[in-house]
Amino acid sequence: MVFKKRLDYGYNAFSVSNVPRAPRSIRRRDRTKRSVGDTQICAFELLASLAGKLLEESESSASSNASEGRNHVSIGKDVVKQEIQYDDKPLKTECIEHVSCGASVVDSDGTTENSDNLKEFKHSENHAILGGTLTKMQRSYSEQTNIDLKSAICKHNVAYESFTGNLDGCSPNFGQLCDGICEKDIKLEREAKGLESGALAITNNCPLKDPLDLSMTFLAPVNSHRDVKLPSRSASVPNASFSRHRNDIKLGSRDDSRDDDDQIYRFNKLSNRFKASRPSTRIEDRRIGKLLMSKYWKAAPKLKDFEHCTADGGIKSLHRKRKTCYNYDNCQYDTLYKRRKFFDRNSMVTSDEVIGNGSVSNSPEKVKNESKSSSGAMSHGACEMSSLLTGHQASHKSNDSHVKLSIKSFRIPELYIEVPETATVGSLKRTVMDAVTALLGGRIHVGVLLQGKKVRDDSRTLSQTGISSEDNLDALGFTLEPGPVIAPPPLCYEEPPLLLPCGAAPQNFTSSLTTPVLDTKIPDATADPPLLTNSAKAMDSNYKHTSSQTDILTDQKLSESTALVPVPAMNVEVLSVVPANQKIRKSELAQRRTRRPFSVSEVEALVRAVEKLGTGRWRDVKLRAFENVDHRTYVDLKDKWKTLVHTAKISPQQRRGEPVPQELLDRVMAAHAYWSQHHAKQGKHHTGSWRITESIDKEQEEREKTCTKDLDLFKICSD
DNA sequence: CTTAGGG
DNA sequence: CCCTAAG
Repeated sequence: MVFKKRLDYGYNAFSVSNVPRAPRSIRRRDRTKRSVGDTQICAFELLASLAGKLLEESESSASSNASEGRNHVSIGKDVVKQEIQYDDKPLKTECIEHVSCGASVVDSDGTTENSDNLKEFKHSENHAILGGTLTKMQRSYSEQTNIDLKSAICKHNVAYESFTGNLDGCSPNFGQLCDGICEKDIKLEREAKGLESGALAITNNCPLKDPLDLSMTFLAPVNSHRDVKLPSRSASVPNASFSRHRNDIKLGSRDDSRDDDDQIYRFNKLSNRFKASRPSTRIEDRRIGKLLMSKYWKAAPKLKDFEHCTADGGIKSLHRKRKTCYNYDNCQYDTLYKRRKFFDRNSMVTSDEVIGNGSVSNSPEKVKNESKSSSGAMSHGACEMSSLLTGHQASHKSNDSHVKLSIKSFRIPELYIEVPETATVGSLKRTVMDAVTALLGGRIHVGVLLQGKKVRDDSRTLSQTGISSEDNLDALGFTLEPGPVIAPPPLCYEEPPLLLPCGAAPQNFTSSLTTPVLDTKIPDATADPPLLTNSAKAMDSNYKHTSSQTDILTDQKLSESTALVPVPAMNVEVLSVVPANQKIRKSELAQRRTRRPFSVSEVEALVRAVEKLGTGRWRDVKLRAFENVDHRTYVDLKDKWKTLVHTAKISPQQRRGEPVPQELLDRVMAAHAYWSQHHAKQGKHHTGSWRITESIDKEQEEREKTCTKDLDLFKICSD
């Protein structure tokens, strides 16, 4: 719901002439949307970048050029360290935090306890799955991987912050800022990439002098491509708290697939989780959406939510109103919200871009390495991943055998998206991004699945776990798991299905999926409805949607493998377009209500009711005069009365719309004056003091008799 | 959920 | 009309 709304009102709204909208509302929407978008984007990007890295790395030897476009972010320990230093400062810290996780893991200095993280981890649901093949890799490779992962993480974070500006393009200032700041960094990265295909770009080089710098640095990488913003939320120290992050998101579960773009665009119903977490199922009610969102955020652990704040803060400085948030729940939410708005307004986030950057596109075939590290990087889970990696290394070092993992794609659990028909493609994209971001934005954990079972013991080595053996590689799967917050544990178990694809037919998966991904990297804008459908189906198969109000796709089901295959290069736009239509229509309703000017008869009914009941009992007014008119809420009536009073006060020349008989306006004024004085509105019917109306009442009655038909709609009480 | 108000 | 803070 939320998404829909937002989408609708995004800047797109402006373009949409059909739906009349109040500027204000539009603005609001924008805000909202944006907020969502930002987050989502981040998440999305995160995944994409992750995947991309993996691919790149794997390919690195093969093709360096291909990777150019991609963002490689390498985050060194340095980064982490700095982060620590700056912990005090929320804004700066955010980015760092994620990084830190990665770093800690990699470094193994490790103050961070992977075990803890891991434990939490298991609780988390699997929303996203990383499919990958596991292969033995050389040690050097593995090392690189780690680095990459880290870097990736950093990127994400960075991207997150900078992202908004860039994507939008709308907010030149912001973007410029970011760009300017990051340019150097970016260049470095690019160069690095160029040099080495798979090579890691080292951002570490960037000296971080102060927190601000850090943030900037991070941003830089992202900016170059404007890829994705990552919402950084992770806390510097991984905690159990993490587990609770953002499950609340409305996103339904979706799968994903490799292609960021393509898959992302699938629409699904609300995920089961969602329902579980939220009793209220009605999508119809926007409020629900709000609630969800709010809850979602609130639910998020308060530990280190600065990210949002941070992001904001970072941006904030740049932007006008942004407040700094230091706090958790409310702050987070608030900030996030605002921030989103901001983004929405200023920037159109093109999912494509994001996708392109993020998506793993490079070498489908080549890919082959460490998925873990990458996965770790992706999420907070990075820590986890790293831990695994570490263990693995230890076990294998002696043998010199490394496990090579390639994650071809990430499956994103069902996402529920609603967009009005009138929504623009851009808004759709944003919406998707938001959804994805929401999904991933929170603390993400990486789950390792072996033969469909989660490997929860992080302390075990790969060999001990059986991951090292080629036999098991097929059964190896990775999942990106959102924080357990809302999602109940059971959900986790649902994940397996998603995983299966990876594990079941890694090879096929890889080949089919990978390729598509590559292709898709940058969406052309060509739309392929079929694809969308497929994707949707795929998603469905993965998740059972308990609630599917608007989901059309729900019915469709495809085997994951199938889904994967069809996915070929799809353009985000395309996907978005198709699904959008279907859903949008349905969702359309969700948008702002269509304007329904009050007819004279309605006004009269209203006036009459108010005359009797006063102005403080709108509910009664509604019941009395509009009980059967569902589109008129008591709030509407109240608002209408407000406007009537205003209208009555202004000159006829200034009035617009269907003219209201002066007689009615007079009554409005009389009633208004009367009830204003009789503060004791409570209602009873007028007594002697209510003289003004007496005559009117009679008239009214007469009218009622004559106009009953007209007023049929309204339940007009004759009492 | 209703009210009351601001947007 | 929307959105929100307050009962």
